[in-house]
Amino acid sequence: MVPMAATMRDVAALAGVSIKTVSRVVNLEPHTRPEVVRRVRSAIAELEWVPNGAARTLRTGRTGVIAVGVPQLRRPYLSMLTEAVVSEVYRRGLQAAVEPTHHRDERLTTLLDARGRVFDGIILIGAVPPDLVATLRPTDAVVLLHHQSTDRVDSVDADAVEAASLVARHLVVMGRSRPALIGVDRTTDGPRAVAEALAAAGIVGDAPRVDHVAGRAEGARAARELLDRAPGTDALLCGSDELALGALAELARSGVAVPDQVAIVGFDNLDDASFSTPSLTTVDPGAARLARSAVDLLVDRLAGTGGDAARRIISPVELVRRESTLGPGLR
Amino acid sequence: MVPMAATMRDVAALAGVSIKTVSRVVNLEPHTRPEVVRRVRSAIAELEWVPNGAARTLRTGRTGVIAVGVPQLRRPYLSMLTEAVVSEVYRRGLQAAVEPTHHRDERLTTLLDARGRVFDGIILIGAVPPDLVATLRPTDAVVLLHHQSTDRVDSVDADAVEAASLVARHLVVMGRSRPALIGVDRTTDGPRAVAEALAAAGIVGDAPRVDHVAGRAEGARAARELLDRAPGTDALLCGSDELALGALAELARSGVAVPDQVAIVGFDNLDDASFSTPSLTTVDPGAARLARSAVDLLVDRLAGTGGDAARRIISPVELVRRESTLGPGLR
DNA sequence: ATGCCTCCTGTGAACGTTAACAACCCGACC
DNA sequence: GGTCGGGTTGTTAACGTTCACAGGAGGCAT
Repeated sequence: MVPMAATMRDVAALAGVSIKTVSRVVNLEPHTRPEVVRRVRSAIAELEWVPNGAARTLRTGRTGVIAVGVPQLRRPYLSMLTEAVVSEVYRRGLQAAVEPTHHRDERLTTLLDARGRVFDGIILIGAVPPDLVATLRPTDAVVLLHHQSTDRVDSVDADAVEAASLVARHLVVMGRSRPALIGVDRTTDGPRAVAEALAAAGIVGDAPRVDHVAGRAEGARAARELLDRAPGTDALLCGSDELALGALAELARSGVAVPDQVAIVGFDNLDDASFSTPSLTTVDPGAARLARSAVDLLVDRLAGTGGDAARRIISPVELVRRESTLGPGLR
Repeated sequence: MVPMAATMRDVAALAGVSIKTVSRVVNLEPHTRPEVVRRVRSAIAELEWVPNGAARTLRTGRTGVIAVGVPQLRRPYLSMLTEAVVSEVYRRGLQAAVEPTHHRDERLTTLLDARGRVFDGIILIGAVPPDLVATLRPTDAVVLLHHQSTDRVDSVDADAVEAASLVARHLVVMGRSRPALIGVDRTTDGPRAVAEALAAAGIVGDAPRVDHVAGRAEGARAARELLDRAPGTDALLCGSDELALGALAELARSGVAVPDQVAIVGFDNLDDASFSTPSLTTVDPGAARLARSAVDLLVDRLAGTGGDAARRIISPVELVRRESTLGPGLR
């Protein structure tokens, strides 16, 4: 069984100092002689003492836990991002508690309410209802990851404008001119950014599109619908790799050649994207970097060094060129 | 900002009772008049009082948190299973803390040491080094999920024997007789179970196999190696859908027809498995059920009603028949 | 009336840590 | 030599809850 846990008092007794001195050593406060520090340290080691988190929390009001709210873990991109966030949190000596919200607002509300009691701060991944965001203040220890710009609270997102531009220019280079869009509304300004980027790249007219979808099945459905509606389509721009992979499967099923007839671009750079046939051209949002930025912002808030205004970090993206967008006849 | 939190004392004052009575009401202890209970309840509601977890933990030694150790979140099956476990934990009014261990034993050790301080119990997903398991006792609040049978501590796993039997019989029905194995050593008795099942189904001789792999890239590599080594192979049995999907991609790339030339069977029933071309025949281990069993066992332990011996739950599996194993010429 | 038992309620002391403050030591300065 | 002052240490009281125990009210039998 777990051995009877040692307490600070035991450590103090063994080191021949007062309990407060132990506390000072543990919390790296100044005003302690090196020799005393050494003695306390070895007493701690000998007794295998570990600070009691509950007592510390009770006294300080801090839990050292950061909650990570994520809509679903089983979406590959979300699990990848969540893992990155959790690692980043641990790297800073804090604990992480992952809470899948399943898109239920009440779960989010509960989560936000629990702030300050169960954990110190929250990182929320994905869209959050505006009325919930409206209840937040810039100084709150809350960071929205992959959320549209807001002045209510700190947020981090990938550079959608740059992503759209990279993709649009790549399409033109690869000789495509009649794209269709699937679920590029991951952020509210996604569709606009894509439209502008396409226009800037010289592709005219409104691209047909299907909004609000997620997952492979929906990607497949959307691909079929778009090809029916706009038979001349020569490229599918998808808001996620999952959609793109679903579309890819559907096209293969219905005998449409990719990329010869239709090119496909995804977003997320999932591990899977390099293992489809053909492999998938996609935008890498840089999950590790996004995670780091989000935790950075939150840690600032916890330290009180975040300033009075909501901050926003736009994280750079990268285009990963693969087989699904090779030019027609260039194979 | 978060309003100044109310304490039990405030509730007691408002309800005109002692602080202890409030405690009794909250913890559903007997010996309180219904009228008093009602008064306390409404006082709690009015002040929006929430019990302070830290204080409660300090006093009771219980945290209400269950840690979930998982090698990696970005493996699709693991994220699916983890999500199932977390949901199950929340359903019981407990909190979950997900810790990705990245296969580092030290992380596991830390996790096990933190038991009883940071959280009440642990569910460890996947293999755990035997020397760590050896330090455990049956009454410890630890449950191993997807771990080989052990008498040291409670464990839960899918029925590997049944899975192997289902797959072997299915192969025979589909007219295959020369299978090769990729990474079927997910449990140590996996290979043996598969060999026996194949023999029982009338498939003779040792099947060539590649062990210890994970992920699509390795699946692809293993497939190539096996087809080189054993050209007559007409079926690939894979220890995971990821391996199977990697193998599938590799075969498509090298022009081997699936299932006409080679059938492929996976394990896990990932969402992805139904979206590959051809769609993947696989074994569904029943993640939700596995999760429920694991949490059941752990909750028993926490309540002290788990008995003195390690318990083991073997969870039933199901074969999901899809395109990747259609009989040759049956298309 | 007294005793005792049952049901309910309150009192005080923990749990292990940190914060505020007091106290001490020792050299330096007037 | 006394006082100041900086650096170092200890004392005491919290933080908010639960547990052990004591006690009061009422009913019933003696």
